Amino acid sequence: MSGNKLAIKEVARRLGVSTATISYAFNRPDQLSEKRRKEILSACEKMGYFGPNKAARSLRQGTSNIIALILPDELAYMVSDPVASEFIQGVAKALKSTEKHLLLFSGNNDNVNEIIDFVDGFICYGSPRNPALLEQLPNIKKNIVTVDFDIAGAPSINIDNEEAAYQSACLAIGERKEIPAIIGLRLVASDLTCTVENRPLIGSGYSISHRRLDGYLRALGQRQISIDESHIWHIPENIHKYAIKAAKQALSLTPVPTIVFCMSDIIALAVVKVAVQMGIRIPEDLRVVGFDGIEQGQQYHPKLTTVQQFSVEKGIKAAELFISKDKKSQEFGFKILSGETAPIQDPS
Amino acid sequence: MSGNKLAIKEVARRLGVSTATISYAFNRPDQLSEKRRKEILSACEKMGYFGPNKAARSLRQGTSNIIALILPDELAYMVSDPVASEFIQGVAKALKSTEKHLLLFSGNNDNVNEIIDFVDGFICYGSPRNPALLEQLPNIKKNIVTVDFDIAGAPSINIDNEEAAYQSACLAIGERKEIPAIIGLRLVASDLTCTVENRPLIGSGYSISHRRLDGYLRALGQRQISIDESHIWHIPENIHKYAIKAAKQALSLTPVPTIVFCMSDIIALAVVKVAVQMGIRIPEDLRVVGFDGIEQGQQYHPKLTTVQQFSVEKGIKAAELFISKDKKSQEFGFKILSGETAPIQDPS
DNA sequence: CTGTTAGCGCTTTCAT
DNA sequence: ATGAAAGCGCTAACAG
Repeated sequence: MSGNKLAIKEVARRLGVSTATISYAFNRPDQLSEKRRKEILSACEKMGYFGPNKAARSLRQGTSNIIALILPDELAYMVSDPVASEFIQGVAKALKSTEKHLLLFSGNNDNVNEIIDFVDGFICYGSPRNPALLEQLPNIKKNIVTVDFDIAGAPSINIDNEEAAYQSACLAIGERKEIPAIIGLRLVASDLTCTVENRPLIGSGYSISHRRLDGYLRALGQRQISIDESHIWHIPENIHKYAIKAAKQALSLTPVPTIVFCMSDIIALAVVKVAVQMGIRIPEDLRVVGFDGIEQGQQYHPKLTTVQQFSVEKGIKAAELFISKDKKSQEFGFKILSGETAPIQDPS
Repeated sequence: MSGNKLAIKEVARRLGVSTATISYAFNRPDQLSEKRRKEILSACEKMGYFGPNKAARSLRQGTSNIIALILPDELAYMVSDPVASEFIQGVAKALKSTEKHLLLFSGNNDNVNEIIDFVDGFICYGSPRNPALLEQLPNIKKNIVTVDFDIAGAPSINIDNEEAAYQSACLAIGERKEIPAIIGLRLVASDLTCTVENRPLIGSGYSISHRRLDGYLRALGQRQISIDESHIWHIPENIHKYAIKAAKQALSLTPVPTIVFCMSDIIALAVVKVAVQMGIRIPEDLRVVGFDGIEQGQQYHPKLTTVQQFSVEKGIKAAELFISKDKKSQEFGFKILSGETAPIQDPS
């Protein structure tokens, strides 16, 4: 079996040829007669040698066919997040027909030193949570592709989060004079659900959350609707529990908001749930706007008004960009889904 | 940055010491005075040397701190499967506090030759779909842990699928004289939804599906309820689409089955959905039994009667078993969930 | 078409 | 406590 003592040298000795011949038989068919190659290969198989040791080859050549996928946060959390998981699916799908393999890496790590020498490069999905890691990335001299954020010099795939948020907000507001609230994801540096009042916004530069915030604010501003920081929530992770908490707080405001902009569908679904519990009618009393277009949001009633992301396709494109020779960044499309939580028809 | 030209030799030269000293500074604190070590480490950082090349170390020592997780099927499909994804979460959770990293590998591959030299071993979750790969696993001379199937000589974590299926069936049948149907997962060699009539069962030895089938049949047999092969369905993948198709066929039988045993909750949910569409009342006219205990099955009405698997915990245990010194196989628990699709009370 | 050999970067034994 | 050097297994340049 690969993985035991048998090495190219010993194999060459037993077959009475040089190591180069063995190496060529496996890696350079053109350097050998077809017949000789067949002979050698089958002899190798018989003696249980299944090809050159990949670690040694990697040291020699500097390539491994392993690609690291850096996810923004803990793997356990990312794998269960519907959007991240769709992205992983896409990457896996694109890699299936290649000989490349996928190493999952958490953006919570301080650096990539542990794995950098094993991989051919990095697909970075979303800005990693750990600032130290984020700082290291631009200095890496390997193949890098980023998604939904940018690194100097690396090709990327992005959707225009500001525009997507803006359009979804415009659609949902229509001509109404709404009382707005916003529930965002990781807007400030806190592990708790809270409003952004009196707290500095983090990562304003790259963060998709801040781009989305900008989009909502543009739509509101255009309509002379003002919103106070006390009406903008932050949750630390995109999970139901935190979303419910923020939703309860937001819908307990006086006067009750008439529209809630949510930076994920997980959050939007929580708002819908809380509203139903509180007897608030949707969409009559309250409009809800999500982001992502996850399946669950379109499967049950009322269907969410949201921004569809095509994350599987994004994953595919990211992997293709990683592999491809010509590294052109590309803007990725999105689609506004007009659901039942904020219909186009103005009910007023 | 790690990953560029700077190697231990050059670093040693610049610092006027030997390579061993540098190596010791990073890996063997005991071999150096604390003071000297500090000096060297900080000098290294200053010149941009972040430690020994991991690929070279791996070649030398034969360890990499990378663990391969072999999933039974395509990654894209596995990541989206709720049960497999929970297992991955568990493994990731357990690995978080270690310095180990996770390489995802599809059980659809022919062999592990591409990666074996890069990893410290394998966690195999479920029997890999490719028989060639399954055959290779017992010959591998690295650390291996299996889950929900067995390999000669490797420690494993299993639940007793036969017993779990048996208990869930007993609970659901009660004392009734049911007309049963079974919808199974990968029972025969077909990529289509079909019954197992006149087709040889595959992988009867290891497959969890066949163990579950045995459990259902035991419960039926004890009650002198017979079931024909024409009432046992096979679906090729645990996804909604195939499940719906099988459910429609099963509920179109004459006479209509009064109980359907489903080898996953995804299937059970599909049966519930089809039954509702056809106006079949649950649990009055039809009992439905699932397997897995996924969240979605317990969130909506009616709650599934099913077997809860604790897949996250299983993932944690598998990773712990992989890391631990004493390799004892263990049986893993399950829990029968008495839902609303097959209440205990006999309604007859 | 095949053989010889340097060296990828590191760890570790042995000698000092 | 430190230095010298062998060798992990392979690839590729070069010579024949």
